Amino acid sequence: MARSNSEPRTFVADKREAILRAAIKVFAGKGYFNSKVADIAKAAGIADGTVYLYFKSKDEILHSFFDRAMADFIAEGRRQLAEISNPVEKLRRIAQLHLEHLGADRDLAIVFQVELRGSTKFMQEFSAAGFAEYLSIIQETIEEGQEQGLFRRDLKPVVGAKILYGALDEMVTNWILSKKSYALGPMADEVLKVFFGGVLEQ
Amino acid sequence: MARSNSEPRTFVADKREAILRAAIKVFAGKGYFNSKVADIAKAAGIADGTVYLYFKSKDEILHSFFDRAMADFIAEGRRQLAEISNPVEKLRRIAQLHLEHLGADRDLAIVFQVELRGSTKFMQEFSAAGFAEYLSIIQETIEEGQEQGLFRRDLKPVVGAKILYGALDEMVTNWILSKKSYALGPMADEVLKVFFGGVLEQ
Amino acid sequence: MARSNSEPRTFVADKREAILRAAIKVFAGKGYFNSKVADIAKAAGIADGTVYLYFKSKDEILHSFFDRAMADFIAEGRRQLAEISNPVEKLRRIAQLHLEHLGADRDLAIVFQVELRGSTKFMQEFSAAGFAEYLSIIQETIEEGQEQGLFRRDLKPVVGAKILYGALDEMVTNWILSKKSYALGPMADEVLKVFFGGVLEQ
Amino acid sequence: MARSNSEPRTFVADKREAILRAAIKVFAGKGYFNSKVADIAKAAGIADGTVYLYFKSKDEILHSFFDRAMADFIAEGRRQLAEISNPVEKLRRIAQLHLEHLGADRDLAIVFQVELRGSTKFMQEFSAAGFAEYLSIIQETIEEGQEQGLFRRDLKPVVGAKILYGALDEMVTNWILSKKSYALGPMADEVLKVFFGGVLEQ
DNA sequence: AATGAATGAGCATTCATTCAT
DNA sequence: TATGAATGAATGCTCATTCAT
Repeated sequence: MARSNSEPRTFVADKREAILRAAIKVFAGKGYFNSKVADIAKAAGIADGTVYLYFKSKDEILHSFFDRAMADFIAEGRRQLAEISNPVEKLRRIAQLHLEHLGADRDLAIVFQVELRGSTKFMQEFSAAGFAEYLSIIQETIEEGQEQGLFRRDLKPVVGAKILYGALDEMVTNWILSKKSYALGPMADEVLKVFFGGVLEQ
Repeated sequence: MARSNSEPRTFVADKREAILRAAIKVFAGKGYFNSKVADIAKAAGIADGTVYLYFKSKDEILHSFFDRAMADFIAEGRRQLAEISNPVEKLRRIAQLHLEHLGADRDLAIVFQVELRGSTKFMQEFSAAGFAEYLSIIQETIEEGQEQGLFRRDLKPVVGAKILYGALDEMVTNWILSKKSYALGPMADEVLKVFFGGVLEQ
Repeated sequence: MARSNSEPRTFVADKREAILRAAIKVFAGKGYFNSKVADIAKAAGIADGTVYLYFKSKDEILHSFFDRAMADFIAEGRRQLAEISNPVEKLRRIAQLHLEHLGADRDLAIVFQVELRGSTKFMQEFSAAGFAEYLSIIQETIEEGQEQGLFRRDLKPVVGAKILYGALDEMVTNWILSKKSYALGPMADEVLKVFFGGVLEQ
Repeated sequence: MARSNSEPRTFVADKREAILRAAIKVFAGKGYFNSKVADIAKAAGIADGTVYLYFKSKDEILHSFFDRAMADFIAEGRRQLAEISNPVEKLRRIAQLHLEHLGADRDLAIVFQVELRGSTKFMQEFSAAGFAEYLSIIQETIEEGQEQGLFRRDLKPVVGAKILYGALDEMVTNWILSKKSYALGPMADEVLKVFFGGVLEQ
């Protein structure tokens, strides 16, 4: 009984969420600069002006989206990593999460891979914010592995982190651009096969 | 006789070149969408309207730039690879060329890493054009290595190519965004150390 | 009985009054066109929508304010003039009232001098309403003085009224714009010194 | 021959002028805030965007108009005053110029009397700029008259200047708002009759 | 070929007003 | 009465592109 009453309230509170979702869809479809605020409003089923009750500007929508998505992703990552002790398995988990997460939402992936890179300005803020933290997590896991004698020591953890991230990132970008439809998650093992063992025949 | 005919052509080519160079500088500085055609014209030292004598639209400037840059890069790559037979050394050469080339021209690197990704539309055309060819070259070199028993066979060459490309690409992106100034070229060996041998301790 | 009926009315009148007062403060501070209804509501301590329970539109607030302020002023003026018989003293009283009244409330003065002139449309309505009556009072007093042989007859009373009003009005405008803080009321005598005796040495 | 060639050029150079004239007409008709830039452009016979080739903003149009009109008026005033030595005649010239000038161009008068007062902000800049200079000229002439023993000395020249200016200003405002059509210039003598001799019967 | 003034479609944002609660 | 979230029309300004010279 109480629920049937609280639902509309919840729905209203989720208007911000609805705008965010609509914006991602629109941005993914036409690109940030080609998307009009009116497009977002229409996609969200609200009036143009209403967007500005929840966001200060079109720009802020993109930022808010990124901030939240990144924070969520990192929180979820940390949660899952806490249950794993082996650095090798940790990296595996990271790679899987990365690809499964983006592979599960094409629009989100497009915005992450494509739109968020549309400006150096954004990328620098982006870098300063959650992205740097993500790279740190990978880097620390590599350090851990080195300390445990699992990973070779003649490699700077920062560089290793960038390599792994770059490889995963490229998987996502290719997946987005690909005309063929395939599952992104399973690519994690392929990437790790190389990252862990290299391509050279022993 | 031939000269009197080729001179204007050369002259024309130079102005086109000047516009292209100016555009890259401007795009790198402010982003494609935030750059005005007037900015490019001013940077090139010509009138606004003159831009349209050499390019059909602002968009075409970006495309032309990419087409030429990519074609040049691939031509140079093929030239250098032709002199190498060992697939391992070929990949090394590719990695070095990739990083040295972009590391030598920050503006060019910024446009490649940042601006060319500002829209799915462009990335798809981008992908269709020279980029696919670049990936192919890497892929073929890996196949070659597999055939020669140098590279492990339980890895799809396409995937290997993406991994290597992704790792290099991330090196460039990080270099661009980094506040510190360092040489990009030497990172090639770091990337290959992992790509060839993996991070696991033997 | 009468009370239970008049109380809500009083309450209502108070809120209307509060909105009016808030509006004057806001209009005086930022100008009519730059003031938002939301500003007024906030200054009055009520919700935006509530404004529309008391006023039909933003425009009507300004009109209402003027109508009431002018009516009050004229009523007070007539009351005081009724006690005076000498036209010279009457004009003195008018000048004093004019300057003391506006000099006592800077916000009111600003709205009167500045905002009420922001549109020909308003000024014409303004003119049609209380302003014409105010000028009439001055004019009639001058006529009275002429009939009593106190004022020269080679002057049209209408013109005289405009001159006196214009002089007083300019005192107010200058006082508003002045960075220095001084009392406006005492300027009445200065104005009358000239109005009555002229500037020429006898 | 040369003329038929230079005329279009002159016409082009006068586009700024045309916009200014169109703007005054539009502002006078609907008020500054109610006038759209598109209205001005249409009235000037040009495209909307062209306005911005000559003026930085809608606001700048109003400012430019005032600056130029005031500067012109003051220059003309000084020129004419230079030929007069008697302070009494100087003031007469000022009053005549004031009323004749505004009386000759109703749109200009409306913008001066009505629109330029629509904001305290503008009036303060206005005051700081040409208006203060205009008042100064009147004030100095009164001082001159006092030194020559023509004007009574128990009157501050600043106050006298404001009174005269206020009276003239009110003549203009009334003329604008009047439904009857009459010449404004001749009112100068009426104003001066009072300003010089006062309204009291000797 | 080159110019740069002119164009006018396009768009983010504001804000007076409404209305469901 | 009161609220304040929602509306959506309105508009100043930008800028890619054109074109007369």
